[in-house]
Amino acid sequence: MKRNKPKYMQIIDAAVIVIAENGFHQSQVSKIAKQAGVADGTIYLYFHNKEDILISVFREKMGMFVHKITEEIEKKETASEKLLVLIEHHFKNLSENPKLAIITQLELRQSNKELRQKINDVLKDYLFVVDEVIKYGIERNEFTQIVDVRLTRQMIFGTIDEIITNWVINEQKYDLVELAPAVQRLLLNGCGK
Amino acid sequence: MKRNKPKYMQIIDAAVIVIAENGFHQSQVSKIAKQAGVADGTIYLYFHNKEDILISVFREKMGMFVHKITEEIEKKETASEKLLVLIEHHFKNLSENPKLAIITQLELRQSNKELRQKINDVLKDYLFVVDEVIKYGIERNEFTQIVDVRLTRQMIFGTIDEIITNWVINEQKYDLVELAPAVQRLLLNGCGK
Amino acid sequence: MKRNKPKYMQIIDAAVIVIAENGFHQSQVSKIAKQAGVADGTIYLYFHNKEDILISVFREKMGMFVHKITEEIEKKETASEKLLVLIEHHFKNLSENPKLAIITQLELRQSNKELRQKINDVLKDYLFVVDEVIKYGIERNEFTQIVDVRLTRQMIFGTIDEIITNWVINEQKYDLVELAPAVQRLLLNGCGK
Amino acid sequence: MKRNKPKYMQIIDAAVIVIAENGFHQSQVSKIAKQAGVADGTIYLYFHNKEDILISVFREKMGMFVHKITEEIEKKETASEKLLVLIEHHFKNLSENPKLAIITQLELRQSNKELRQKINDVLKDYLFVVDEVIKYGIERNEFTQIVDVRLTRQMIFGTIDEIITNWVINEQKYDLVELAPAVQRLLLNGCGK
DNA sequence: AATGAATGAGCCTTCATTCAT
DNA sequence: CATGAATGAAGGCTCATTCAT
Repeated sequence: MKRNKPKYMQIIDAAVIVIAENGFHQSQVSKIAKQAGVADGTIYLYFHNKEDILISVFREKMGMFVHKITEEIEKKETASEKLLVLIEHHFKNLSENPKLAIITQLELRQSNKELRQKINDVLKDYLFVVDEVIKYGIERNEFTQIVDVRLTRQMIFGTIDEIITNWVINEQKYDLVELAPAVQRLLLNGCGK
Repeated sequence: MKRNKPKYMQIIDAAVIVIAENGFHQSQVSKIAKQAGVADGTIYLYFHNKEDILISVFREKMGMFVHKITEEIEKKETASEKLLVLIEHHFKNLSENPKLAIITQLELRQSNKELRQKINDVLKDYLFVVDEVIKYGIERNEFTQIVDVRLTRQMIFGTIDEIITNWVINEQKYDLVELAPAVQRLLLNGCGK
Repeated sequence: MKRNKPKYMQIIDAAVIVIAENGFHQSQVSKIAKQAGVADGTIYLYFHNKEDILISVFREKMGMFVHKITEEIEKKETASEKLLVLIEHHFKNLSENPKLAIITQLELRQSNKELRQKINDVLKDYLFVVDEVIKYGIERNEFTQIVDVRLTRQMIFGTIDEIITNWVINEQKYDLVELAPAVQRLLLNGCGK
Repeated sequence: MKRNKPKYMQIIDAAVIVIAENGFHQSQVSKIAKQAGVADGTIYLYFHNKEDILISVFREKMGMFVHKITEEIEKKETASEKLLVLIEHHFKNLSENPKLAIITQLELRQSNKELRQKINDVLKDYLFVVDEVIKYGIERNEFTQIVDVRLTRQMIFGTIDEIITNWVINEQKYDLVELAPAVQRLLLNGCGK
């Protein structure tokens, strides 16, 4: 496993394209190899097995994503602003990479228990960032003291995730990023008066 | 296709058990047939194909679910109460049927585009109920006028869905139903002050 | 097995229609039963198995055919005339029953060794008639003494059979019966000078 | 599809043996693979599907056959001699390959419309050779001017085909090749005086 | 005599992975 | 490092036949 050689990312990028275009179950290893311009066997010099390609795709892309978002959030003072930045970046990141969006919202979910477990491990970094924003908001007394952090995180992530999934299913027909402020308002104040 | 004969429900119930225990891709038709106590071929007297079993499981169970929830919601006067009933029933229904929960939250998502399209068609009835509650709340001036119905529905459904999925992944270690009031509060008032 | 009850012929006739329309391998017992207006199980009160339907179709239709042709041939004086009548009737019979032609020329050949053996048994009656004509021609010194009866019969039957098969494959686009005199001439005099 | 690698012919030859011995419908792909000494999956590196094996067997063998016969025919001066060579070679070719004869005369006919269409396409090359001989005979005034080429070809091919089929059915009990001159005589002069 | 729901054996094909070159 | 030909396990579905009613 040599994960820093150029062919590694070459295969990752090929996988993103192939999976987004063909769907998870129609993305044979040979198809990814062809797209990457390598032989089938070469895949196995860089990945343990097919599942490993998938989880690696997610890990690489999500790693970059979490890194960028952490940077941006640190620049903001208030928890509300941090929340807005989080939503905006999540929306923006996937808006700019519709193929990646198809994979994270649709294709990656077509996996079995074990694979999904590994995906969740990767996701933890992101959920940790969400948790930090919530705790920060509570500390600063911007957020209500009575909320449960886990429940709040599930609301925030669940809402963002559902909105993006709907956007993907509707074939990205509308602008996702401009929804961010409304989503922030909903999450902060709810739908009640 | 004879969908009212006893064997139809017999197979549906067998499928719930087998799929929850083995996962969709490890649920061979022969396994479901065996669990149902019928011959492999009999499955095909009641279902078009393997996929049809899965979608039928969802349709039957979701149909009952939407029916019950609609009844309960009508009894309540305020939109807030209706929302609470919705959350409670959703949680209660899947709490009482953990195997069904595994299927709706995990296995059913491991499906291809076409199947997911069919699942969404079934889900529409439920989302319609959510939309009605939101519109009712806006009309009665219980909910803020500035919310977007679709976005609000996505928050409500996304939040509930994410909470249940986490509960399933954590192997149903905690009581889901008792979380309902806190979830209602979060959805109505958000996490802000 | 009650082969003189009305349902027997009802099923035979249904089989002719279904096989001609759907082809041998797409003619399920249930399809034939439906066409005949009886239950699947009823078929087995009149036939031993599916193969038995096929061979019975051929036996019934060929029996009638041989009977008629024998009658007609007896009316003629010379072997040449008998040969012409034979060709004409063979052509006429299948021209008037294109569905039957499809079955005898195409579908019936898609059978395994055992079935084909049984078909050949039925065919023997017809080939016997051909042999009789040839022997009669030799006796009367109309036909050359040097021909081998079996070889001659194979030429006569092979030629007629090939011509009809081509006609069926070409979707019966031309008049078969009017070819009879030319075929008779060919068989009697060959293509040489 | 790599049709010039050794494994291609290895599988073709295995198919001839297996199909001749077991019949087409009892020739499972796994049986052919075993006979060829390759894995089941290897078959599909060289053939599209099971049907493709059958048609390829016919194409390869018939191709060789037509090539050889065309060469031999060209050496002969008269149409009569060409006809004799044609019959002799047809008989000889299948006499020397009784397994191939079983396939061409029996198993290959157990196919559906589409497959038979493909077989006819291959057969066309052969029928073209027959047509050429007939036309040559007419041109040279060896054959009577009044014959119809198509009808004559149907007589020649139908007769040869029927004779071989009978020989196969009778389990190759007699010498086929020595019948050739008598068949030629019959085709040239008919059975009449 | 007639029904038709139920049976269950049987097989083509795909594709992740290996390994000799 | 890279190749790609070869492997072989695994399962959804059909349909002729049966038999309880």
